[in-house]
Amino acid sequence: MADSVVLDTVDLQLLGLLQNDARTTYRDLAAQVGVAPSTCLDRVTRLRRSGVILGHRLQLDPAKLGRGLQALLLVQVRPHRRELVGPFVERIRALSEALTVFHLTGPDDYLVHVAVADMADLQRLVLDEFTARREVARVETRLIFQQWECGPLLPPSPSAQSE
Amino acid sequence: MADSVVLDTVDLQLLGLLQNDARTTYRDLAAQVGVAPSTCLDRVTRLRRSGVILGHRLQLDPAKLGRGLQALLLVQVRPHRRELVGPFVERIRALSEALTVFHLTGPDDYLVHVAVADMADLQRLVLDEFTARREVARVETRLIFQQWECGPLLPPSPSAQSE
DNA sequence: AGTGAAACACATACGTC
DNA sequence: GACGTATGTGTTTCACT
Repeated sequence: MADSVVLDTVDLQLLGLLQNDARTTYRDLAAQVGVAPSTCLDRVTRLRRSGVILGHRLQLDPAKLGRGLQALLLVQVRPHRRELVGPFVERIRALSEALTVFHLTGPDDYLVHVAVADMADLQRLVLDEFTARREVARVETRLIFQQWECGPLLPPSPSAQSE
Repeated sequence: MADSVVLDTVDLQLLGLLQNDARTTYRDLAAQVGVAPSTCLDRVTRLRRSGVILGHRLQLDPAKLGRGLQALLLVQVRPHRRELVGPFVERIRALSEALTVFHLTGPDDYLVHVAVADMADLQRLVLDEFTARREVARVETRLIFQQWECGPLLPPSPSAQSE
């Protein structure tokens, strides 16, 4: 189920194009890939059903929404036990400031990517939602100067694997 | 230009719905928000032009593409000067394994989110693309157990700001 | 599995309030 | 600024290959 899927050249071209603009029409996709629009629909539907395509997400500008400051919070949760970390993650995910939560190996158990209005807002968030919680042993705050999304995600070069 | 934008309840509802599924039709949006489809089009076009909506991106499952292992790399670039960090970031962005690059405050200059096939692939990536570069002083690798995307991004609760 | 044409739904522009 | 309608365009189905 979590195994990789066999993708041919057409699938890869479609994914590449759709990663640039997920709203490209099947008609345009067809023209660029060299197959019929109905074939594109078939392929994309299959990619969707096989779980390669998880969804179409809107990319927003946090600054335009009044969240001009972003930061990464490195968090130690002690003790690091299921009974504590489950509710911790759910609580953090529910914060309107949280964008992504990572559960990591290494000295910090979680990394939380947040978008806030300003420094005062960040301070409030850290003090009220993180260090105020008993299971949070330590929070390290790193501000984000700038961030870049990288090129289209593609399979490793030695090419595709088993279904 | 990077200032926040005035958003009313309708805009916020539309953004909320579209963040769940960016392909929701204007007809469906209209039904759920309680306005006419043409009004939805107007609103979304405006959100797009004002820069709140940056684009529509496909969300893929890296595991299904043969990239079952993800990691965060904390990188120190020394000396941390424009002439070195510009090309460094461009080189990293061009890697097919890279998903996102952050420029940070704190002891580590960059955080790079990568998706690789397996441990051997990760080791190769770190050795060949990071520590092999002269300007990279240190790389710390943290594996990702699990990751969660958080709820829709919304403006801070005290409500909207100036245009 | 891919195609082309036909049926349908949707996006979009515009006149009206 | 929101609405309803008209129209062209895109999506989706299906019989055929």
